[in-house]
Amino acid sequence: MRRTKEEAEKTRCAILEAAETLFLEKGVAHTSLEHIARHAGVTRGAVYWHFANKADLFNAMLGQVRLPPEQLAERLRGCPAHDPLMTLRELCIEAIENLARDQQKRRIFTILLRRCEFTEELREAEERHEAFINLFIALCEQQFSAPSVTSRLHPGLSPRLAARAVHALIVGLFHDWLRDPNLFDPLSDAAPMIDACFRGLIRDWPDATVLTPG
Amino acid sequence: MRRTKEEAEKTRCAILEAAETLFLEKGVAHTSLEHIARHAGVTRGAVYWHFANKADLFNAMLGQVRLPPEQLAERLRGCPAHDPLMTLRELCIEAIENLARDQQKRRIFTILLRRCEFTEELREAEERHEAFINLFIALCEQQFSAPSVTSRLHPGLSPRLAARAVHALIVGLFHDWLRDPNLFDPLSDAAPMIDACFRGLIRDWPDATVLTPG
DNA sequence: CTAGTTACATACACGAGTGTTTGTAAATAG
DNA sequence: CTATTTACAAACACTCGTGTATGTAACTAG
Repeated sequence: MRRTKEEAEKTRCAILEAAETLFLEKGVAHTSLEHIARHAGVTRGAVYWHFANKADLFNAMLGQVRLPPEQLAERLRGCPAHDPLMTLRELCIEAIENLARDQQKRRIFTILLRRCEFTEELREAEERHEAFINLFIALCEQQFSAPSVTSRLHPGLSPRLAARAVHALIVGLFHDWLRDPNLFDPLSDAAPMIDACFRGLIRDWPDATVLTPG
Repeated sequence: MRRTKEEAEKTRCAILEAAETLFLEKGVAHTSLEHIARHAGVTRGAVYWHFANKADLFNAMLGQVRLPPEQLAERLRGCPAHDPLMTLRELCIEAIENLARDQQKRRIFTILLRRCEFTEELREAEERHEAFINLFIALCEQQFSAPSVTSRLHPGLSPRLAARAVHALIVGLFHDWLRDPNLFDPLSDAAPMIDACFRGLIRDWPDATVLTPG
């Protein structure tokens, strides 16, 4: 019954995929390794061979979509000639659009936001996820802190607050859309909503016709 | 050992409180009725006497903070002389501020957003919660749909989209702040952030000095 | 005063899930 | 060709949780 290395990799993927499906369907805590194994067409023996336990499997699943933090930082560094806020704007829009385009991202973020309990067992995953969020907020704040940008902030706002607002909007859009995909269409609505956000933060934010030519 | 009615009500509350504490600490799925009973100083017998099962207990817990939908609608109806958008603005700010002021709301919303899996078992609770959210969004959209308001929307925005954006921001702020209360201070930062949102949606949104006199 | 009811505690029966250990056939290294 | 891993399956031992059924003391209605 022993499989070749390729086949072993395939069962590993099958287990990951089964986990994704079942976590989404029944929640992380309510899915047993037995369920996952059966759904993947193997036994728990295989699961325990490839993963230490459920938390480890969960982490591996998240690892499939988490883009490395360095990549995020690099993206935001962007080409210096380009307006840093425009880079941030595009990143935000892209993030929302990607959620709609990439089915796996959609499933995994749904699990993260609505199908798992961040408790002791998943602490490691939570901490990594949190670290990523904090990095995003920090980078965001950094963009708003450029002298050329700070002066354009509406009165009553700090770079700190602006960064928090941008992130909150994105998280809210994720959360809402994953709950009910009919609420809006990411591909057509992301840009106007993000622009509205920036317009509320930045004084001379250019209007839609400039930003989305054609 | 039989208690009087008042005492029975006290144990009911003790159970609810224990559930709140333990759900928050260990997640809903990872908390057994045995845990809850012990923490409340009773046995599972008492829990099953007062509640049908865990889902029923969970619903009862949520019922403690959910303001009745009618109340929300009534609030938004507001006094007709008053600008409908200002009423909405105040409601949003209040919602965020309340989260900071009311410890129980804070705990229960943390459970809702980060410590429970919306699965079969909790479907009823989820549906009620969702219905409330949809009502809020609908009422929000209704405010933006008033002719006097629609004309003030920035180009590229519809009442529908504006409503979605407002709700997303609030959900995001809830989510972020419950994750890390140091991100911002609801009492001082809610207003500027909500105002920024409205400013991005509405053309002639008055600036901070008008809105927060003193 | 006594029946009935209330508000639980206790006990039971059962399944489900976990982690580990052991078995084993096939691949692979030498 | 043999020895050793590899990649699982199967079996075991254990705990935990649920739902229900039964016991029981105190309150309460008449």
